[in-house]
Amino acid sequence: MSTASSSLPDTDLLRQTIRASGLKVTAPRVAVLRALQRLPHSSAERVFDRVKDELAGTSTQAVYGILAAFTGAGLVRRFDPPGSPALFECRVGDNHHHLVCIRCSAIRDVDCVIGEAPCLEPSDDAGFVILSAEVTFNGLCEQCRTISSTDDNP
Amino acid sequence: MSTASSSLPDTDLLRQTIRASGLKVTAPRVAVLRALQRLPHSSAERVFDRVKDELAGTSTQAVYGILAAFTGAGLVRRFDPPGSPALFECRVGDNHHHLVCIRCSAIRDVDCVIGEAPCLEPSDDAGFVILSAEVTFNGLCEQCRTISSTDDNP
DNA sequence: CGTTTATTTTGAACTACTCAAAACAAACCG
DNA sequence: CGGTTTGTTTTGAGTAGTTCAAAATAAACG
Repeated sequence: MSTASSSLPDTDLLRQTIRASGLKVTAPRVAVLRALQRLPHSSAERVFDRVKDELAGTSTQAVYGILAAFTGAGLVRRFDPPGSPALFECRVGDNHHHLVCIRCSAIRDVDCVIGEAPCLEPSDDAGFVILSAEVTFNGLCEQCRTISSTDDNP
Repeated sequence: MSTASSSLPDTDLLRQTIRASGLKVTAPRVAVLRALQRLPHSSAERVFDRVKDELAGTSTQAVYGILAAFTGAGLVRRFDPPGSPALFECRVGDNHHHLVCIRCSAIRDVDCVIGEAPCLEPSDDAGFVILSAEVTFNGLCEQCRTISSTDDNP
């Protein structure tokens, strides 16, 4: 058995990941990271729902703060689909893109079209230093596509 | 002189554009379209600020409704930069992308890297029907880049 | 184990946006 | 040109998502 301070098995690894990013390790942070690994593309509220089951007494504000700290440290990635709260995921550094269903808001990861470092270079950078690129494909998922062709009034 | 019902010169053209999209022509709609042509990448609030100078008595709700109607009719395009309210622009149908300064929130249009129909095809569409693609480059504009290299504490 | 420094809680406030009902105006038509 | 229909705007209120600030608390370092 490992010397985990929490009862869950992967806690030590989560703690290491957090510390490796230069952040202090706390119980709420471990819980948030675990929640996010289990439920990718989660909103702050959804993360909070899961965290409070594991660690009662955690506040929403803590979750917002932790997600901001993780994002700043490069541990998680944030993205903002239109008409939806901000979403967070652990998959980071691989510059993947997102498929968003405009009907049911389902999210799917998709690898970049053009190899490793994709759409990272615009035709004219207008003097900008580009730090990251976010590609979002809006469409209809398989299920919603079928519904929409049957029933024209969503 | 044209038979414009408003005093501004380009009003007739704006009215035609709105009607051509299948929408009723009203004074607030003309004012919103004019504001948006003058100030691209504007938030609803910013559009409202300009509209109310031209047409006192217009409500914010009307502006939100008009922008939603225009977007639905394909007359304007909406996009959602992270941490900012939704932005609207008239340039539509050419699938251009956006450069966003993460420091001062400046927006610049940029044409697509890969010819006409760009990043519109993901490597694996996971059963989705893709309707549109949104590419956002996050970075530092020329001015903020200079400031950042001089002053490390933003 | 105490000190320092960062984090979390607590409580409140704010922004962007949406909803619903009543008042109103544009478009169509005789 | 005036009535009718249909869609739009105003008015008034409400909500979700997020942020702020100060006090309480816990992690890390020595």
